[in-house]
Amino acid sequence: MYKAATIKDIARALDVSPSTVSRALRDSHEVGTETKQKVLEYARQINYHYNPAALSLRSRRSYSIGIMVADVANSFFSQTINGIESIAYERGYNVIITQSHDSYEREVINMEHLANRSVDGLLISMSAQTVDYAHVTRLHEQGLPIVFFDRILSDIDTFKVTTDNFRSAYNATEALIKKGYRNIAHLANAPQLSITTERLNGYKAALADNDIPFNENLLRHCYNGGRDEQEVEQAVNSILSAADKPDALFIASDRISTACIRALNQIKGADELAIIGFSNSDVVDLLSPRISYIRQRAFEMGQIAIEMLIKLIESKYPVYEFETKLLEAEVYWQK
Amino acid sequence: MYKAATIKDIARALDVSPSTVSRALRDSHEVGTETKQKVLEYARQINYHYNPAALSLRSRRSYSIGIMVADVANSFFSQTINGIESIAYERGYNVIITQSHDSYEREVINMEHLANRSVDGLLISMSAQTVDYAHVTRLHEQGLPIVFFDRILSDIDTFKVTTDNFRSAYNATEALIKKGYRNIAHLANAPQLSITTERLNGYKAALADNDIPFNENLLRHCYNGGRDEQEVEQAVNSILSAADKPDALFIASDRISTACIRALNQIKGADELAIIGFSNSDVVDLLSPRISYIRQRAFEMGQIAIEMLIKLIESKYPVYEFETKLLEAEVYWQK
DNA sequence: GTGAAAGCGCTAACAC
DNA sequence: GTGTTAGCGCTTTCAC
Repeated sequence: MYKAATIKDIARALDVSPSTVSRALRDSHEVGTETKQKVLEYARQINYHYNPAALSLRSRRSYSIGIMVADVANSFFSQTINGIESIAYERGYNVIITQSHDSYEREVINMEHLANRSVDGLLISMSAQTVDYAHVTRLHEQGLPIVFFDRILSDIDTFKVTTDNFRSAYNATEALIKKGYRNIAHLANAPQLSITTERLNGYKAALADNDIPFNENLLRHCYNGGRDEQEVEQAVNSILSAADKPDALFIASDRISTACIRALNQIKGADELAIIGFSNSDVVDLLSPRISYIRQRAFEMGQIAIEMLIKLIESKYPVYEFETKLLEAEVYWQK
Repeated sequence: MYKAATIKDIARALDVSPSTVSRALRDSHEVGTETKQKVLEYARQINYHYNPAALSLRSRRSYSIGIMVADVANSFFSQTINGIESIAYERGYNVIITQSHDSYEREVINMEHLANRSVDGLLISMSAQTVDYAHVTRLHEQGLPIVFFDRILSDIDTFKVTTDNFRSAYNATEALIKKGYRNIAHLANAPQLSITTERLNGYKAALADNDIPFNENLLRHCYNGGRDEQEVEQAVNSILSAADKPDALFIASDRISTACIRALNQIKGADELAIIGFSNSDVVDLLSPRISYIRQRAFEMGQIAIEMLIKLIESKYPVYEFETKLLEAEVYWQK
């Protein structure tokens, strides 16, 4: 098996001490220019790379960060991950991705796992099922740097970045109203998620500002975040067979959107229904029935999140000033 | 900042030596049962976890493996990753995912990166752009365990797992023929990919076995693997305006399928066209125009790949017997 | 400007 | 059955 070159190898070859080599490689000023050149040149030549395990052991840093998302298969999350990686690699961190699949147990186990793997920090989007935050709070209190993105936790004081969900929902709902729709139903996500409340509130506010009373019968929560297609199907069916049948539908997430569309394909006479939903899918424009969509700036969200995290990790002093950044989403009308 | 407990801490607290603690934790038989109990109990109590950096430094193993895919946003790959992780975590490995985005440069850089991060092994699905394998060969020759999945490299002798692309393409094509279609066009992937050739050969064989001459005019390669929508659009247009207009279309990949469908939405009179394509998307059944699809066993492929890799990594002796495993794919007819 | 030595957390000879 | 010691690759005092 191949054995990588070490600092000692370089030191021996160049007849200097390991410490000098180390200094030269770190570009320290307390090394002679000539020696530094020599070392750098030779290191390049033999394709030297530092040993991350040794570095970690000494520095008590792993140069890896953990990501916790519901699902990489979700377009929104995969775009966020792309954003995260684009910065992380550049800054010398690698990234360990774990998926909760929206299960509380998996979230706890995975976070435990990441902490034991001694990541330098955590980027978290909460699972839909989680109501008890003890596992997050514990790590946070132990001093592990954590940044929340997308599905954030208001109780924990740290950096956060998410979409301006209130405003996005407000805008989408109001646009539907301006187009003449009055009975606008809302398929909401699991109620414990931050994004659910924010989007629901935006929807309600737009109704109120346009003198449309909020109608409880036009609201359904999907407790499994659209994972359970039956649940969505039932919600769609019951909402469409209500006395005050909706003329428009506002859907709170990607997964629920597709499950809903699948359900609508089974239903006759839903053609006049105007549909708008959150979606970052790259095929949403090809779905039938047609659906207008709200697209979040996922890639950018990932970039901002990782930059916040690296700031936390590399800060020399404890940070007490935290920011919650909100990103605008864009609405795309179809049909 | 929180400081994790070490073996020394346990040793001091229990008034034994570090090596005894180490042995007890490893469940060695050369430790007294009583001592072992005591150590285990105390370790649990103070929530001891070994330090991965120290372990890596000593064992020259990182307990992490690298994955190289084109894109996590691709359903096929995200399902494969799920399969890989399901086994890897259980076996104490974590997983570093990198994406080539089908670019040769990114593939080289990422593999370099992974190797420097001293992963214990690599799981690779080749980028569509890659024609020069030197970077892979080099690592392979240095003794880094490598397993190929999906887009494999026949020149390198190691474990491989992929779909039985020949058979899948053959079956899909033959089924179209049995349904009465004769002018079956094929939108192929980048020609340097193993899967491209295998699928193309399956298509040709089915034609031949049914006495339909292969028609060069009905074949188009998408050199960018469907990433370049314009390229796909041009291919579709040119193929549909050919003298011998096709009555059916067989598409070689997920990405090309969706790009093709997007193109077809712009074209009048493509309604009678029967379409079948490789796809692991979970919304493929909702796309319009309707498309039949070939679904690969992605999750299982990931599981098999990681098991092969772990076998390689943990083998005490060099392995010379390699297997290439082929998985069946399933066809789903629509409309 | 450079070197020697110690130590990060862990394990494997080697003693006893 | 248990302890002592050395060393994995690296950096950082502390000397000189």
